[in-house]
Amino acid sequence: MTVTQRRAGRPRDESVSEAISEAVLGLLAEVGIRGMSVDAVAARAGVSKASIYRRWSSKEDLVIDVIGGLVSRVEVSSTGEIRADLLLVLGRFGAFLSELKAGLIFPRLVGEVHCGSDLGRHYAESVILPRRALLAGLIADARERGELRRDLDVEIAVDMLTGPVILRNLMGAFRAADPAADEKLVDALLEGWRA
Amino acid sequence: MTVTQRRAGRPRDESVSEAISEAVLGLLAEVGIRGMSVDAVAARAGVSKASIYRRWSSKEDLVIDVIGGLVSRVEVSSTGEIRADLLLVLGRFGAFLSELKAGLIFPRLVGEVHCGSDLGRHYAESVILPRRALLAGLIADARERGELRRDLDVEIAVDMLTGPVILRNLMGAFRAADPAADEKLVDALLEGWRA
DNA sequence: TAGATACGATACGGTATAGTTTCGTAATTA
DNA sequence: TAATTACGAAACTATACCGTATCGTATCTA
Repeated sequence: MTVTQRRAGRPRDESVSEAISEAVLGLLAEVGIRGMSVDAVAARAGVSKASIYRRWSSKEDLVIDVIGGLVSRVEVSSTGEIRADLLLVLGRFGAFLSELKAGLIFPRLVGEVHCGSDLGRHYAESVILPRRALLAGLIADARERGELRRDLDVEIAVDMLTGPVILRNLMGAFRAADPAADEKLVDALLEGWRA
Repeated sequence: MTVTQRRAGRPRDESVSEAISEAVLGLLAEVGIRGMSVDAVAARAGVSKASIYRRWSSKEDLVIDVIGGLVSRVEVSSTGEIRADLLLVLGRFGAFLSELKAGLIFPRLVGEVHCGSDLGRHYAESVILPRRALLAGLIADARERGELRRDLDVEIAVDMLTGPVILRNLMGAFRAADPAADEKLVDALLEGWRA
């Protein structure tokens, strides 16, 4: 028995779907959601609009679906030492942000997240919150191990760690880059967090 | 001699200008820059489009000018004790953000700041940077007084303080509110900053 | 009073966009 | 082969928007 029930007719070209997704990510980064037209997506993907609307019912559907695909496999491997763990996570987070697409798309979505639109809600739930949970787990584990103070508020700690990094990313164009910023941040925070 | 050289003809109605600015702020908060049409501004202000274009040459001019008006008089009075100072500043900052318009407009502008558009640059330079400078001065003073460690990096400290607050504001809809968050944050930070 | 400017209302030109449809062709199944 | 579906290209509809212009009226200076 066949696993996939093949419909009659010419099958979908998977490379077309990928080209569309790639084009959406690129345009989201460059001009934002409101600045992105479906015609532009089609042109950039080298694809006809018909092929887009054959796969997604609307521009909103398209964007939500593609954004959801940003949930990359976030693996967190703990070294058992919180300073190294945090530096690793911050390094990866920074790389994620400076990676062309994510780092430019994220700030474009902030407004949507804030106002709680469908797109913003979806992005928050499928991209932001899972990453926060991983970081929170890392900190909670270190607290269990006795590395950090027992009365440390994990949620606040996650804010203290990610807030400055995001802020630095947002203000990037208006600030001098400090290559040791991550280290300074982690050390300054741990100064107060240690048991 | 007359101080103001009065032109011939009917004078501008100041209440019209104010109604336009108010409408822009409201719409920026509700639908963002790209979602705001000049027709909507006119309708909301109860004003004709001609009256708008008589005052501003384009939609971009209008928005930049109105945003510039957000620079409210930021007064910082130091109590001479850094914890109280920081709590006061954070309290005011939080009030500024939760104030209907500023708190909703700010996140809408983040994308513009990030990509360095004219509007974003203007907002960063005339609204964000002055506020940062005041906070930095407060921290630097406390360091001079010997309240904080001499090796404290003021720029990073400002990030550590404002980053989490901004993040909390952005994610507002997806987080439980913690009324003691400001205090927890300041205390946790001072733990590491004290001399 | 005469001239100048502001006002609201409205229409207009030009452009851009979302989403649909048509058409000729290519790829697949029965 | 015949039916079915996907593909690119392009035309099409309907709507929205920016910015300008026109018109009749109101308010000011000289």
